[in-house]
Amino acid sequence: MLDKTFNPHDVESRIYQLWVQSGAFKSGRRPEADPFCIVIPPPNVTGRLHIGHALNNTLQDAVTRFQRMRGKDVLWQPGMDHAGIATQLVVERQLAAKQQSRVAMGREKFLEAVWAWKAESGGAILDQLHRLGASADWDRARFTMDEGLSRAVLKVFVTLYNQGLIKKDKRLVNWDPRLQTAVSDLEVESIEMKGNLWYLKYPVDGTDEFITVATTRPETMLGDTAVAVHPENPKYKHLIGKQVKLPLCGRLIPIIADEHADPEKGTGAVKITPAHDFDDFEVGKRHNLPMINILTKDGKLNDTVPEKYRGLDRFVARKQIVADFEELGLFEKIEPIVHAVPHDEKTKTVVLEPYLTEQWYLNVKPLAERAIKAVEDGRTKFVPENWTNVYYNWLKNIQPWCISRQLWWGHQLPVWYDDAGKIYVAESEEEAVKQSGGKTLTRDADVLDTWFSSALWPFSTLGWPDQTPELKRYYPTNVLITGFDIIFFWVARMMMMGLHFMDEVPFHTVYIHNRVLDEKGVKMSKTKGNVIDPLELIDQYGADALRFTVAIAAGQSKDMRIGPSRVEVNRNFATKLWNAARFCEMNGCDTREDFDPSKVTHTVNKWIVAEAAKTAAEVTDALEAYRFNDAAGAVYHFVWDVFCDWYLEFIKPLLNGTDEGAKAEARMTAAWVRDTILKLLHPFMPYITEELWARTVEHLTPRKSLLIEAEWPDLSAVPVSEAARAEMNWVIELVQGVRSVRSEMNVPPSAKIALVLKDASAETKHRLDTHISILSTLARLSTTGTSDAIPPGSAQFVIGEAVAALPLGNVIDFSKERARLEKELKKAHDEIARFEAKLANENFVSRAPEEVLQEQRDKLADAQALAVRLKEAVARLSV
RNA sequence: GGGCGGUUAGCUCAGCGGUAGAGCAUCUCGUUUACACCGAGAGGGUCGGGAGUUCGAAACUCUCACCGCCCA
Repeated sequence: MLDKTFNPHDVESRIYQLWVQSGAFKSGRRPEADPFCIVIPPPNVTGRLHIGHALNNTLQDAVTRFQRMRGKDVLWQPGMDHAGIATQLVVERQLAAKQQSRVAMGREKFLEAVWAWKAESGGAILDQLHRLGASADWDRARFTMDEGLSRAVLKVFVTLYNQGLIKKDKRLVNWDPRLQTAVSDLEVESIEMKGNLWYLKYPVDGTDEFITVATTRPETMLGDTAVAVHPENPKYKHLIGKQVKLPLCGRLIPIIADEHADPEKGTGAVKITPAHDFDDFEVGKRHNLPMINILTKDGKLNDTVPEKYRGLDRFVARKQIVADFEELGLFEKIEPIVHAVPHDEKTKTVVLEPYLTEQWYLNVKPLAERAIKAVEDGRTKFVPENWTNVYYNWLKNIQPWCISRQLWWGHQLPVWYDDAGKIYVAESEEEAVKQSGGKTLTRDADVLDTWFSSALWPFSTLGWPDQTPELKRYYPTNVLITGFDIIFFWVARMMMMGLHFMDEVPFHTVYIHNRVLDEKGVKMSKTKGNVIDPLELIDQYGADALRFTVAIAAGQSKDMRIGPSRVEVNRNFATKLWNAARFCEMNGCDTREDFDPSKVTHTVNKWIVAEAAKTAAEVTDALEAYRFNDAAGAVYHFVWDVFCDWYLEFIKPLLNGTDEGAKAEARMTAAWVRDTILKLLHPFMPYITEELWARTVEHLTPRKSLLIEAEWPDLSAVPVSEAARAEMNWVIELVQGVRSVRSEMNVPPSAKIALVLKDASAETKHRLDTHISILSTLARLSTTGTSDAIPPGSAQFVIGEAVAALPLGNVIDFSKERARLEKELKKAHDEIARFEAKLANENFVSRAPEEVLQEQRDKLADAQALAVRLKEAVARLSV
């Protein structure tokens, strides 16, 4: 016997174990079936499950379970990436607590420490995904630093190098002075900050004129190598070709003409610091300007600047420079402004510097072109489609990808140098040495960007560069499910690498889900303190409730709001389902293997079977199209509003009645519908459905399989009886009509009242007879009958061609009843007026399609008939 | 500055050419043995403003306003 409520705590870990032990998560067990593959967007090894992961993995799991139940050979490929920067930071912090440091212990020892950390506390997120119910093929879990994936990285690097796509180059990068590494453009977070625009006067050499430039970073003036003005700027045109004597340095730098200097902006003159500004770098290249790097790797001024400033931190130097300009009388003014300052995305506390270094670059332009084409051709589709524009925009404006990082944790570049600095690129040191003719080589100390290895994920996890059976079977994968913030990081790069190395797109569909905000619509962040821990929500409401909440919120809009109150609603839904199953159990509704939904004879059963078939089709279509909200919504509606609110109520009188045949069919049908619900709901609420799947047959022969491997309902063969639907809709309408009148007339629920139908057709009379017990119970009627006359003192309402009368005797409040009927009548008249106006419009009649026209005519007729009956009802009241 | 998205019931969102929908919240009633994590009933919207296309617009087009995100 089921308890009154479902207790997720007691069930979740036990059921998860059951699934694992059953092998249901494993791929490759159905060699004859079509494969279906989905690779996890690899979470970060240092990561903890946040609500975004909960959403992302719920959707992946729903798809996985759906396809598995449909009989596909499903591989949900899990794993993690090694998160170069994040991991190195974590381990360094841990070392610092023990008074140790990375630099002191050296690279080899440090890497040992990282692996030790990983073994002990890395990858907690995968365990957390288990709690969510994720049914990935865990035995195949991969890590980007694994031997196999590392081999893939080496091969890709060497291949791209040999193809001339990877080159070492000296350019500006975004530099993190604290970590002392380059970071990708995508890892820069611009933060709006209060700052200043300092106006500095530069004396023009050989004149007594000054040219004023404005800057937010005065210290960079020490690296200025020109001042630019617009070639057509009348204010400065005469100065072009002259020189400026750079204050504090005394260096003579040219005044050049360049369109980069917008006459409308600032003073119209721009100081050019090619080694410390991305725009200036381009200007510098155009004009062949010297590039003076004034910073050390840790953000202090270096030896190229006047002695006074050497060794000063960049921010200290800024103040000093401004003070010195003031003292020289070359300071014009200061203007407070708000501007975007580049920060590191991890801690958001370090200001990044454009910094001139030698790095390794991947020329992604040719790869990007193929990636664009693949989407244009429809070989890969974005869902929703509008994200294709974001993808195109980024790829069309793509810059060479800086792939080297000055870190220790990661894939070390397969690059060696001889004493003369000659470069050897090979998959192994032996090979490099061989290439060099046996020289002693030194390996490049840098590692690759973490995303370089993640970009290979869809094929490296399947065994590439080896031609494994898995690679053959599951590549290209079916779908990648991820958030929009990751379109550049993963989607675009996986597309490029997949096309380049596999010659095929990595996935046919990219489903981009929305972003999770808190209940107030605010982005969650640790600093704001509004982060919701999904594990706490699971503890409180169960994994199923959380999963259902995110699934039903996964709509078309860009955001979804999640909070405890929303999860609670879906916990209630789980309880509702539980109790419906409990009701079935209490009433002997047992699953019958030989039950055929097409063969039911009673109208209620024909009706619910058809409704179930309709729902199954809706859920299936929605899941195929990745419309998770529609799929979840369809089951929700069916379970609560159709099965519980009506069907179970309909069969109560049958179950308590004496017609053994009707009773038996109702029991079997109810059990079948319940089982169908469990299947349809399983992708969203796997735990409660699996538990009920087992518990509902405890006294019978056990199920043939766990629900996770049960067959997805295909009810396309179940007949949809329109007659049954019309009949049951009539019953529902009548019950609702009676209830409404009872409520408005304040008839106490305990009082049973009589019902009389006037002008009932033969069909209606038949329906009344057929469903007399249902109607009596649900509408709380004492007697029912038909008559040519409305009994005196009756409340009335119109149902179809008939008028229903409820003789209430002296209970009835005539003025109230008249008001009620007149309100209905006014509504009918309004409708008639609207339809008549429409049909009187000649344009409408001549141009609207015939079926629309007919529809409007029918509606008018209905409204007119309704009005007639209501009018009569009002008239009777006056008698 | 460029791009994208949003503005529909008190709140959160569906609907995206044929008479406005759901959940939550609100109000009234309810201990009829599945469920008060519940049931029954009710109220509540000139679909951001304006213009246009159309027989017909919440939906399509343009425009304005406000909000959000991404990229400079």
